[in-house]
Amino acid sequence: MGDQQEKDALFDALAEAAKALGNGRRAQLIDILGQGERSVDELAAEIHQSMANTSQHLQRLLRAGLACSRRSGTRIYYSLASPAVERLWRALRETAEAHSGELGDLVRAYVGDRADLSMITRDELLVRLRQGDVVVLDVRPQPEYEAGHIPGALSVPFSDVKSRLREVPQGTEIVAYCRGPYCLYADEAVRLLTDEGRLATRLEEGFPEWKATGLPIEQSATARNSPPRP
Amino acid sequence: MGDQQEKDALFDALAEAAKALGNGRRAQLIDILGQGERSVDELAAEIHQSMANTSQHLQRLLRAGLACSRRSGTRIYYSLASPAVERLWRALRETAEAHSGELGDLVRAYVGDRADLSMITRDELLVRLRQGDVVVLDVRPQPEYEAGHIPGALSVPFSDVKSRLREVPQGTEIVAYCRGPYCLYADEAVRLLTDEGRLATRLEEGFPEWKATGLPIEQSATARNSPPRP
DNA sequence: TTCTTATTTAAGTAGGTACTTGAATAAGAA
DNA sequence: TTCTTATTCAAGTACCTACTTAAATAAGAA
Repeated sequence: MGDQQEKDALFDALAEAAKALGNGRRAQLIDILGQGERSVDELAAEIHQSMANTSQHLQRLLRAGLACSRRSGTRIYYSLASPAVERLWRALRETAEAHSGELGDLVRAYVGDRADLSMITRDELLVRLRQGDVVVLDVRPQPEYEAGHIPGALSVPFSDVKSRLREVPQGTEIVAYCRGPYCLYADEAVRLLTDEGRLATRLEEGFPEWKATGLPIEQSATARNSPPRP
Repeated sequence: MGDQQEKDALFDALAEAAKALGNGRRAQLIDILGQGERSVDELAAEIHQSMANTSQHLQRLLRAGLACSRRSGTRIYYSLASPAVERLWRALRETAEAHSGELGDLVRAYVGDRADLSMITRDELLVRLRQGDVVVLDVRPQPEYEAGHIPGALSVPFSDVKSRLREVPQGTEIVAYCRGPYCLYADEAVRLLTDEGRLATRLEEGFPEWKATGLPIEQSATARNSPPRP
């Protein structure tokens, strides 16, 4: 007890969790799982990797205690092990952002110029919701909407926005949201809607931040008969 | 803009910060730097590694934006780059702790049985401080005390507790604190003081948690003429 | 200037990581 | 039972990481 070997083992174990996050593909998986549980093939498609590789990454997350899985028939659904993992992921992003330069350039390269986009904060959205003068649009892929969304939001995945324009109420301002600040779905949706003459704005952050604040969430009845975890 | 390659680069960059934490020795360095800035040789001694290896680890932390350094004469002092890094480190510990089992066993192996130790929470300490009926003892190494400590605390490094017993006021309860929950200095101090017939208790957490809560801190005038960073 | 001390750099090695491909399970459908 | 589909496992390869030792800087002291 109290010797160097045990101390090293303790810190090695802590580092193990960090290592699990220390790979771009696994970081992406954690980011996606922050939206709710997904099957291996969905995840493989999202991160553009082979099933075998994705499976191996997921098992690494499992071993590190960052994710957990459940079987449902022939599919296996992965999800984050606990809200602590989401906090860890958010802390990592904030730390990297504070390291000004590097990451900022990469974000700018990926998201492009957002100067043309109208943005709204969570607090502003809450005010507008109370006033009841906005329509909220969830433009993430369907399974993520089903796993949990902002109460009253309509699900129109970003790829369907153009074809399903008529389903979006007219004459009311639209607020689109997606996975988070690094996600482009809402950007695309807002640009498309604006081009069509609608008044559209994107929520600055995404669903996980909404959930993390403890705000109420809504789940689809069809959400793969997975009860919301305690 | 918005293509897969850029997205991968973005997540790779985020993962880079996690990778920097993804090594037991570097995790230990972050933990120590959470107490305040230290020179390379002090850090090398703390983690029981060669100067060369420690230097390389520190430079990795530098590159990842987790640490920063300043030169003072012939020495180079490293410190955490921002409070966000401390939050990241805390989030990592909490995540690993939630992954019950694994880490718990390692903590138990390292810290041993604390059933015999009297413990006090930060809130309880604040009450006692207001009442003015406790003496607070900082049992961390001297440089850490100098870099910042709980206001009014006396510095008696754990290795000196036995020899400097007479300096510790008698007849008043003693609360010892150190680096944090994984640190044994306060445990040792409390056991020693109790054996000597003193009434001693350890603070559950350590100095970084005190600081993170935004509670006031005190710095030694001799603190290596480094101004507290903004 | 030379000497000393603190730190970094360079080069080398053993072991680990991230992918690949192809085969093995495991659950359900026919 | 056999067939199909989702997932995991096993083995191989190119690259990366953590340490070592020995030499190179860089600042200050003599």
